[in-house]
This record gives sequence, C-alpha cells and structure tokens, in this order.
Amino acid sequence: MTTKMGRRRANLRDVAAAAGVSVATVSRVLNAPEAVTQETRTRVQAAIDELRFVPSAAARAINSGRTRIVGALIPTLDNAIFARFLDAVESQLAPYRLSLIVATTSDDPKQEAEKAQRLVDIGVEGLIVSGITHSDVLYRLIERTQLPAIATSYFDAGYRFPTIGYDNRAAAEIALRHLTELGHRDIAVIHGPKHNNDRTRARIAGLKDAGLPVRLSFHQSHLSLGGGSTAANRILSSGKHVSALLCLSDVLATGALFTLRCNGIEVPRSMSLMGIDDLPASTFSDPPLTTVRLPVREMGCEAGKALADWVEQQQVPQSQELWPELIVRQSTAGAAG
Amino acid sequence: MTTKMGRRRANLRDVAAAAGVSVATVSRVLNAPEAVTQETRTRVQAAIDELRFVPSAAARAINSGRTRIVGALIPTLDNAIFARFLDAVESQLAPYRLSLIVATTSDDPKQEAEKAQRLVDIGVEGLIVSGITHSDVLYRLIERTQLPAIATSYFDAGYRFPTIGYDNRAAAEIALRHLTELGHRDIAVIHGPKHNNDRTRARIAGLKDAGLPVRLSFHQSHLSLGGGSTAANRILSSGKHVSALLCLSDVLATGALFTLRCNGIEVPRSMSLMGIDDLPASTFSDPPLTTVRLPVREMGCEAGKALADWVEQQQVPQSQELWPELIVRQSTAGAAG
DNA sequence: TTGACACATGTAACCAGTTACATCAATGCT
DNA sequence: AGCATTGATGTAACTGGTTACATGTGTCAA
Repeated sequence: MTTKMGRRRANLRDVAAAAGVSVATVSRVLNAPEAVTQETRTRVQAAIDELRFVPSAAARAINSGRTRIVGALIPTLDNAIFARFLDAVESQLAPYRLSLIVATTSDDPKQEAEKAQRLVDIGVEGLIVSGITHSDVLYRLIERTQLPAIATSYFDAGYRFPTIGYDNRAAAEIALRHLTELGHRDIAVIHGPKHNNDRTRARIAGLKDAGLPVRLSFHQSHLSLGGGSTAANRILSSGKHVSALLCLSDVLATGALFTLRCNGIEVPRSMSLMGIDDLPASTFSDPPLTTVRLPVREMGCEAGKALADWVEQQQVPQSQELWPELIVRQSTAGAAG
Repeated sequence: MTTKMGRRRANLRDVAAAAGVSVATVSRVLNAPEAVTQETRTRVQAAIDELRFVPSAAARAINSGRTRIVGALIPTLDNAIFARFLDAVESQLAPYRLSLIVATTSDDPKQEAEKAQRLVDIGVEGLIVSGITHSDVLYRLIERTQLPAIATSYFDAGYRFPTIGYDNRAAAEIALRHLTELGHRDIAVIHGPKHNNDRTRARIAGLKDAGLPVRLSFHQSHLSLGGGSTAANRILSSGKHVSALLCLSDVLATGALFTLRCNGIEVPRSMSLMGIDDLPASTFSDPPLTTVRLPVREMGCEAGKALADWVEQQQVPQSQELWPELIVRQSTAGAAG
C-alpha cells in the first residue's frame, strides 16, 4: 500500500523512489528501454503501474522544444468542403505523429486572430489558414513567431507565405465558359457572402473579367442549402429572363435545384444549373449536377504533407497550384432559342 | 543590433537581461502588468519586441499543470454528421478557452487506441469518443490517467463513463413504426458496416426487437452515397417484393433515392424511403426525406459543455439522453394494396 | 526621527522531465 | 596482474517559465 493518499499525480521522482533507482533510469525505461537491464526494467515498470504514472507532456515538450501539434483555422466544420479538407490534412499528419487542432473562425478576421493567438499560446508548430485575406494581427503573429504557415483554397505564388490551392477566378470562369458555350446569355449568379471571403470575391471577379458575351446578375445569400433556395426564389419571382443559374458553391446549387423543382422548372430543359466544388452529393442529385471540381482532398493532403515537412525538416514548401476541372453532368443543356 | 545571430528562440532570461530587469519582472509584465511601473513595463515590452520573444506554452503548462486542450476521437470528418457534431463541440469549448484536437479513427479500435495514446501524450485534459464499444487499451488508458471522458452518439446510463447521446434502438424503431403504421409489411433495411460500429448494431437490434408485424431484409453497404445507391440496386435486382426502404443513415437514403429515380421508381408512390439522421440536405431532396432526427448539434453542445465543466470544475456530468424525433416529409406514403 | 506600511523589484526554489557526464563493476586482453 | 573497454546506473545541470519570499526604497503619521 505505497499508494499515497495525497492525490498529487505521481512524477518521475516518485517512481524512481518507489523503484529504488535514479530518475535517469526511469527516464531510460521510458525512452530507451534497451539501455536498462531486464531486471530493473521490470522493477521500474511495476512502480510505474502501481503509481499510475503518466509522463507529463508539458515537461517533455519543454525539453524537446516541440509540441508536435499544428493548427488549422477554417471558417466552419459544418460544410462538407472544409470537413473533407481537414479529414485529408489529418490523414497526412498522422504518419508524422503530428496532431491537429481545429479552430473555426466563421470567416471573421477578429475570431481568426483570437484563435490564432490561442493556437500560438498552445505552442502549435505550424498553421494552416483558409484564403489569403487576413487581419494584420494574424500576419504580425506569424511574422514574430516565425511560424510555418500555409494558406489554402487559394493559389497566389507571390503571397507572403506559401499557398496551396486553386485559382478561384479560373474556376468561376471555367463554369461560365461552359454555360456560354451552351449558348446561355442571361445568367444569374448565386454566391455566398463576399465580406471577408476572398474566394467568393475572386470567383465573382473571374466572372466579371472573363470578357464573355453574357449578361450577369448577382445574388448574394447565406452559404447554405437554404440560402441557395431562397436566392433562387428571389430570382424567379423577379421575373427577369434568365436561362441558367450559376452557383458559386455546390451547396447553393443544391438549394437552388430544390426551388426550381418546387416551381416546376425542369433542369436542364427550362433552366441550366451549375455549381462549383463537386461535393459527393452532386453526383447523386436529380439531375446530377454539372460543376467545377475543386480538388479539396488533394489540397488537404498536399497542405498536410507540406506543413509536416516544413515543421519536421525546415523544408519551406513551394506554393502549389491545383487545377479545377469542369465536370459536365446533366444539369446543363443548350439555351432554348 | 543586439539581435543575436545564434538563432535560438529568446526566453525569459534573455528578455530580462536585455531589459536590465529580473525574470520575475518580465513574468509580471506578461501576467500582471499592473504590478509593474509604467516605465519598466515599456522597457521590458521593448525588449520583448526586439527579441521577438514568445513565451513557451510548454513551460507555462508545466507550472499550471494545464494544457487547456481536449481531444475528440471520431470515425471520420468526411461525413456531415460528425463534422457538425464537432462544429458544435468546438463552439462550446471556445468560451472556456479550451482547444480541440481532432483525431479520426475510421471506426478502427486499433487506430482509436493509438490516437488516444497520442492525445494523452500531448496532455489533453479530456476526451470525447463516439459510441460505447472500445478497445481495452482505450479503457485502461482512460482509467490509469483518470481522464475525463464522455461517450457520445449513444445513451447508456450504466456505462463506465458518462454518455451523452440518444437511444439508437429507439431511433430505428421509431422509423420502422412509422413505416408499419403506413401499412408496409415488406421492408428492406440498408445499413452501414456493423463491424466496430455499435450505433449501427443497436439500430439493427432495435428493428429486430421491435416486434412489429413486418418482414425485414438486411443489406449492408459502405456508409456513403455510393453505398446506399448500390445497395438499393441490389435490392431492386433481387426481384423480391419490397414496399419500403429503411436506411439507417440519411446518406444511405440519399444514395438509394438516386438509384430509385434512375430506375424510374417513384418515391413515395411506388416505394417509400426513410432515413435516420436528418441531415440538412434531407430537407432539400426530391422528395424531401422522411427521417428520424438525431440531435447531433445539441449533442455536440452538451458534450462540449459537460466536458468543459468537468475539466474546469471537476464536475462529473450526468449521462444525458437526447431524443430522436420522427420527421415526416414526403418520401413515405401508405403501402399500395 | 523613527516605525509602519505600501510598493516595486530581485533571488532562488520550484514544476517534471531529459541528458551530459561521472561512477563503478565486470569482463577481455596482453 | 594490470589496464582498457563495455555496460548499467547515478548525479546534477539543464529546459523556460511561475511564484513565495526577501529586499530595498519612499511616504506618512506619531
């Protein structure tokens, strides 16, 4: 009954005392068991078990100077696109024995800065952020801590830190080009909030600068199924002639599709519909959604690997461009007339 | 030019030396600025800025004995149901200044145990796991570390640690009852892998034990849209008479719906279809999906809060049952004949 | 003038590990 | 027998913060 009632967690010294060895020996049993005799090893192990000793992570970290934690700042988890991105990141981190802390920002720079600060306080060794528009607070933080940081969902070779992502302008342009090639000239664009969201802004800019022979009208809504649905409703009830709906995210398109169906508008016969993202669900909708595939999973993998290599081997990664790809399914067709 | 070229990160002592004060004073500037004269404070601050000093999280943790990190073990992030659960958890943790590490297990107990060990190594102060079936390794780990742990997605008041979740048997039974009340007698059940998944097993058991006047056939598939789709295909091509499809997850139902549509089978006229979960997308499908709502967001909030209170105030939470709820939409109708 | 007290600051012990180096015994080789 | 070498273990100095306690200075009242 050596178990002390003083409920302090046992530490190395306690174990050493209990086993009748020095702290160094206990430490060796933990980190280099082969350097210790079988006999003392078992004795120490017994003490460890009896005292329910669990080594302190903090004490280890202080010596190694490492926490083996990286952080990701994303707008939300409640959107398949970010969730699968993170899923990919996490899967790449595991082999490096790095762990991932997730912090959501709701696309709010202030929240982002706060949570970034907390991540730094925790001692993350690297950071993944979404997009390339961030508060000065965040920039200063990264600069002063010299923290490896990678921006994703956006490609910009000239950015202050490496970006791994795609060209949002191009993605939108690909979609629009597809619609114009089908003969659409009056297109309504449904997009999520522009405020604090450079991906959305870039996509809109890509549309405007594409120089294609179309009349575009823009309709902002929440980035959700409901948002897409109500935006489509607004468009329909406006009475303006439109032969195609271009949604800047698949969620919006799925929402819009619902409204179209409710109003008896056949897709693609009476209205073409496009998205951007290529969510798994887009293959299984009715009709299957024509969209522009954004390689989020690859992006997650690449970002995870790049950050891990940076953290582990001081290998500053190159910015890396991934390519959006037109996926023609059945929600688009030639414009009537 | 006091910046040393020796690229070691500056520490408290460096700052103290640079500012010509003691370490205690620097520490005070950081943690209790009001206890220091305005004048020395600015001097110290200048040194901090110049040396780009960032306090070591590990060193702080070693003193406070706290990491302010909790961990969550979930099967995958690439499924809306877990993603939104985590989104909710994270949102609750933020006000407590706790951070969340996410580890995915692919429903594999070995991976779960490994990742749990890593979480403990990192020094998490609490743990959230999915379901109530886990490897002994995990149990021993939790027992020896005395780590606050909460199991979710399952309610079992007698479990070894608190559960916050719903009765999966009941959820399935609710669904089945709805179908039988509509007169369905031949029902095909589509479910995800049973192996290592007690939620699925409980739902199946709930169906079998319901004692309702039906003939059930069971069809296992991947827990994905594609899985639901191919399972539905198998059912259709088997030629057996079935008037309703009961999917034990909404993803499966959405996949099955796709197949039904492809085969020109009208829902609900020729075939009723039900899911369990109530994903956001289920409201916007065609037809909108009748389902059993599982309160995942609430579950995330409650689990987050409960764990935070446990960690912060040693308040061991009660197990908490949340109630599944039948959501009748338009994918179910009376059985023909 | 002196004691009491507040206030700013410094000293050094502490947290819980790791690890360079020292010690010591046992073995091997000449 | 004597010396070098190997292997197991111990000692104590680190890591980078926090903090109890000590010190020193200045203000005020008796």
